Amino acid sequence: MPRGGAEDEPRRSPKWQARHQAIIDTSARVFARRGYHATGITELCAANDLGKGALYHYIGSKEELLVAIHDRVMDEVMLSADRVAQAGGSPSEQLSNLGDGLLDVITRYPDHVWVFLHEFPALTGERAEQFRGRRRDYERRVESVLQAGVDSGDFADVDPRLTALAWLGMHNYAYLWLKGDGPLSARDVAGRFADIFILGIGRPGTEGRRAR
Amino acid sequence: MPRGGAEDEPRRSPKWQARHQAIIDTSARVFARRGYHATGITELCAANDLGKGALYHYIGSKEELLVAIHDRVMDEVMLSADRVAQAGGSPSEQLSNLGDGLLDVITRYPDHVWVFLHEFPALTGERAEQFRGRRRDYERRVESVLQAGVDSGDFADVDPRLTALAWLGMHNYAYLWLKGDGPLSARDVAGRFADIFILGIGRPGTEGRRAR
Amino acid sequence: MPRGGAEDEPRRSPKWQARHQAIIDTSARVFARRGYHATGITELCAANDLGKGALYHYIGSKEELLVAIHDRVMDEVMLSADRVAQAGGSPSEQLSNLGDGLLDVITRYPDHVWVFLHEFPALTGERAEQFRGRRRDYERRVESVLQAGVDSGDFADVDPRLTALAWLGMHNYAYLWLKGDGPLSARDVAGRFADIFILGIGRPGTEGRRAR
Amino acid sequence: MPRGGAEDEPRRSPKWQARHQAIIDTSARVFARRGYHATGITELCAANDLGKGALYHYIGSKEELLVAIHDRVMDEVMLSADRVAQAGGSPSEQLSNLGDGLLDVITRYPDHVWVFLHEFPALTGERAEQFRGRRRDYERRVESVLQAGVDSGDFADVDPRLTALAWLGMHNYAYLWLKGDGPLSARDVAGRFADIFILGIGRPGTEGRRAR
DNA sequence: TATGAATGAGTCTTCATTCAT
DNA sequence: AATGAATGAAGACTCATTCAT
Repeated sequence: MPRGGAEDEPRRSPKWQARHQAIIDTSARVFARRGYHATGITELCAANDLGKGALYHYIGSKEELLVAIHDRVMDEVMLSADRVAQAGGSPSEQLSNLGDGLLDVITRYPDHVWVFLHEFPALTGERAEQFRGRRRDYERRVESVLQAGVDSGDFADVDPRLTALAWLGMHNYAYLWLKGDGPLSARDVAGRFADIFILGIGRPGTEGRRAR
Repeated sequence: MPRGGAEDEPRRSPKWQARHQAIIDTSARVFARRGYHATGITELCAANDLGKGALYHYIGSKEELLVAIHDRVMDEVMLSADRVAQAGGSPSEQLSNLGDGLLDVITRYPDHVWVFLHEFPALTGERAEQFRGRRRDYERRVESVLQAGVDSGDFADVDPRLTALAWLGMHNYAYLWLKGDGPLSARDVAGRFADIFILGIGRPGTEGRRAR
Repeated sequence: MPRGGAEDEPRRSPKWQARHQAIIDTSARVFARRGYHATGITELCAANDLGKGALYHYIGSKEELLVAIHDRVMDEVMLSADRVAQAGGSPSEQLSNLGDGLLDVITRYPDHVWVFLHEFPALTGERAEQFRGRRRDYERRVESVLQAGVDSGDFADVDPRLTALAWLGMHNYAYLWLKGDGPLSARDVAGRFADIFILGIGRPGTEGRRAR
Repeated sequence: MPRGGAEDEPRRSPKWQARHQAIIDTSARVFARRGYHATGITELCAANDLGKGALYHYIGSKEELLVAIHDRVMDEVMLSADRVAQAGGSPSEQLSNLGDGLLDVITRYPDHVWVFLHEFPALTGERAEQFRGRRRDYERRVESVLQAGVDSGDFADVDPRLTALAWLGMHNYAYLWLKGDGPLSARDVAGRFADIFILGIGRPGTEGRRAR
């Protein structure tokens, strides 16, 4: 069960849900291009072809819209992490799969991810806390796989936290340049990254791990 | 010659210069904590203990202040890249030195870097262009080193651009978590990163490159 | 014939009438607690458990709802004044009875009266005029009784208008504190007020008027 | 020391203070005529001949303006009550003096008083509490005088609380009709009210108390 | 009867900036 | 150098009301 958001709101009609989703997606694109704070409600209205009142009928508030975009990303990212865990495999394979999943989300939701990675400081109060938590959860998944690899001897004796941060930076940073329309697919890029990273932290003398 | 900014402004007194610098540093901290758009001039005045008129006497405009912060970072980063180039050495050594320098700037100017990496979309017009250019310049330095390593056979036959992006992500991302007060110094972290990265892109069969 | 409102509207079904009345009463409570301007249509919908469209089906407009509340109060107040006039009796008795009736309305319709005395400036145009007129009518009833008392020698030679205003203030003000659930009933309070007032304006030397 | 407001705000220049006061007075008139909620900031700007920004430079917020108006009234009312207490005299004299003082404030600050008595529900949070408290303080002054009169035998054995409410209603209600420009001065009206009230609650058989 | 999506003028408030002092 | 009053466009958001369903 993905969903990170609260569920105590009134049930909405399917039509409302669909429009809501469309608004989230459209707005994510605007936020990604102009920035959250720099984007006015009026711009959002224009982009969504809706009056102010109607827009608010769907979004509740500008920040709730931001939250919805965050949710979209985190739901997808955690879902992909879950799938990796369920699939199992060696630490190398799992790390590689995590990268695959992460870059896949980045290509499928470039705008949402941009907003997620750039505008999280705009979240206030417990909302901010909530997302810091979910983000930390994901980071721990990466750490766990690294730790497992260290324990099993597949990886050298690296610091899992620091190494996870290196891995996360390498992959997350792709939101700035990875486009779905480039010559390389998310999967291609993830492969190259896995090559570098897994070789980089591999046990000395262990060759052949290039065959993931 | 560092300075990226325009030089056609009137010469200012040393006192003005000192105050100007202090305002840039103080404001960088505020921007880093609250965000550029979310920070009002009034907050800046309070942080700098100055009235609006006096503040404007120093900063010109809010965006010029942002530019000054950007300049501070890029000047330092390019300076460190220049030093690496002048020092010379093998591609591995140079790449390692670049990482050293980059993380060093991140620890010495955490607020400025935060602003630089987070608020660049707030720059408008040719200002934005200018910094995109300077940033690209730095990226090309990394690419060049990688290309040199590939050519020399020190590195495997990786795509320099893609690999540079991986390297940049790994290092730049540190602005989110690298603090000067942690157990690991910038130099320590850079060492671990270099270990991973250089081994990761090393030519198969080439061991011993752990001795940077 | 009570009804102060216009009579040219289409006849409505009894069910409509009942619902309409219920809405008026419920809304009066909300207006009394939150204020007319501070209460939004949405709040009214929630309080009445009705959608916007349905609510408008009954109320016509927010101001018409306010008018209906006003009508409710004025109808009752004028009705009680009529009964007093029909009952006849000495000026003292009539004044006492007017007070009885007025405080009775205030306890029976505390919310409506609150709205009536507090939100009359929200009425616009001829509506405002209309209610000012009806209110003035009631005030004249009080003045008439006082004048009669002066003429008959029951009361001292007071200024009827000024004295009426004193009497009205004393009684109307009770809407702020008189609750049906207190230890004193409206009738009790009215008795005490009548004691004070009738003695206060009584002809010097005339004792025994405590036996109303 | 009157002042009911908090004092922890930055000291302002005399010029600011003067303008601030003028704005309070002007705005009180507008609020009294149109109602607090019905008056927009734009109207306030027009009435004060100031732009929005400049207006906010003085008022802080619409509600703070309302608070300032309330303070003005309560400061004056409590001041007059203090003077009455200091002057001393018989309960009858003190009650009469309280009425004098109250109606005097009402005529000198008709707009402020209108707002005070009509718009207090617009105050929120602890502000509302604060004023309820100050108002209650004044009411207790009246009750005390009544109690003293009952104890001393000057007054009949009335319920002080209920009688105070009667007295307050009679006097407060004058904000609706008492104008400084009428034929009767505040002092005249207060005299008539005192005649009625003091006679009305006087000990049976005690004549001659008309000579206050 | 009833729903709730839509309107768009309106709400209060803050913005970066200027300028007389 | 510095102050802080003033500007007025723009900020996010709510309003009473309408209308297709």
